[in-house]
Amino acid sequence: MKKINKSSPLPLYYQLKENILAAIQADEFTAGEQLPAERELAEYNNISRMTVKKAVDILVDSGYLIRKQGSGTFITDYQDNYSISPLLSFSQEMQKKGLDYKTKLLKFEIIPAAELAEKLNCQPDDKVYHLERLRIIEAHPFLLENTYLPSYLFPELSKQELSNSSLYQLIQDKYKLKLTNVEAEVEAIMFNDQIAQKMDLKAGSLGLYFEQSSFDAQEQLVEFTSAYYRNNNYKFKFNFNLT
Amino acid sequence: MKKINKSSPLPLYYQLKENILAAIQADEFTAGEQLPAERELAEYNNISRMTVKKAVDILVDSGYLIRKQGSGTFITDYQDNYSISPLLSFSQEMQKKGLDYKTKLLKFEIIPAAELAEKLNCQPDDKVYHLERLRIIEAHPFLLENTYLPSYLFPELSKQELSNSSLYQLIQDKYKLKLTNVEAEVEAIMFNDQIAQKMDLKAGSLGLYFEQSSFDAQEQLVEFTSAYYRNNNYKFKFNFNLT
DNA sequence: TACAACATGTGGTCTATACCAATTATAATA
DNA sequence: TATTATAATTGGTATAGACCACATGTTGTA
Repeated sequence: MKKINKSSPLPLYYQLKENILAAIQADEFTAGEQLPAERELAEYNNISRMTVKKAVDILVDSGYLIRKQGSGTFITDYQDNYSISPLLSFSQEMQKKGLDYKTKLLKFEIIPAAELAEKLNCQPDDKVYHLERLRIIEAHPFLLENTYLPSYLFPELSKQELSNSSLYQLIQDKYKLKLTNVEAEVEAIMFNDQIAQKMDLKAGSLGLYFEQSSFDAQEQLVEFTSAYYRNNNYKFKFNFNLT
Repeated sequence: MKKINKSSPLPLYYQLKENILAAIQADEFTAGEQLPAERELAEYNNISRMTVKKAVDILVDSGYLIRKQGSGTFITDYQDNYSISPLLSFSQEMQKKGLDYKTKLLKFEIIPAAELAEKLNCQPDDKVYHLERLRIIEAHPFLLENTYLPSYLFPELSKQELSNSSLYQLIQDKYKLKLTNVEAEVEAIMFNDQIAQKMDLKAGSLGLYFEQSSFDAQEQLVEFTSAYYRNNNYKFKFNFNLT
């Protein structure tokens, strides 16, 4: 790895960040390999450990590195997100387009909201339903979604029901909830091993990460979904009205 | 704002981060307001400035705060982050959030629709305006967009006007067109050399590619825009109503 | 050999201080 | 009054050291 230049006008942490990045991209370090320890990098460049930390922080933040306390910092094979999620009415869309589709319910459980409490607008120990579903179009996995539903809004929700009808249908018909507003956020990511495998892709494949909250007329949060979209022929499309 | 508890097992920076966040959410600070100076927060909580900085870093990163060297750190309008696509009215969005922004008009020309004819719903030899604009937030390129406007809808459109007011403003005020519906499509891409350079990024950087068509009440296409989004703190967010 | 205790190496947090860079307020001056 | 110079304030970068928390390797003992 290149040494930093103390007489350069560029900040030291910035130079180090660039140098580490260059080293990774030049395959001087490969995926899974351990980065030299912070103290070592500090000594090597003759700078303080806090400055090294700042450089590493940036790369950890952007997904190039992963810190493991007590063990070391490692080069990733790109990006490291965890959960997953859905869309509004997948079934309806697919039927309208006349596409052959399938939904695989990978998980159905009741869990404490925990760190999702804020997003779900409830307490950390409140119970929520968690559904993990894989959406398949024309035999190709397209979308992996994790949906969270506050349990108090959905009494007697069963796995059986979900297998028979769409969640959207249930929300409307059984629970008489009328979704009126959706907030969403999207970003580009590279899939990690876990996600890629479920989507039948290679780790590092390009895709979209989506978070969505749906509200009813009383501004009450009805569902929160995070989803991974495959970047393929079936592009993510949406439209909305301006009022 | 609550003071941090030094005997708590929680890290000091974490407590401070939470306290600032709570204060923001309790409207103790409001959008646009200045956060107490780092040195002040340090003294108030009897901790070092570096620790304050770490807490503030996190909130800056997640978009709650903005730093302005020499001037201060300010609360952003986080609640309003969920709104319509910034593609629609970039200027309005930025003003609402109190962000410093700039638009650089890279190109202004009249060209035949050619291969865009289908998307613009016109003939290949019909004339269209083409604008290439770089959107800059807080001195960082954020979004590169190419907008196409059917020339028959925009008589006497001048470069001058575009430099002075927002396109959205012009569409509404000068041309009396009322946008009522937007169709959009998004996918994850890696920027090529050309795009990356304009966005001040390295080729291969991850981002979003966007295509958007806006229609008026008569279902008439008013503008078509394709855009490249940088994958950074200012996430692309939108919301829409279901009707 | 199996296990427990310890030592070592790693990142995590925190301090107190120093000086730089950009902005803004204030005072001095023309 | 208008302009310019200066001071004060704010965030930006950087240091050297300290101790904590976690993971793993080593060693001594049963």
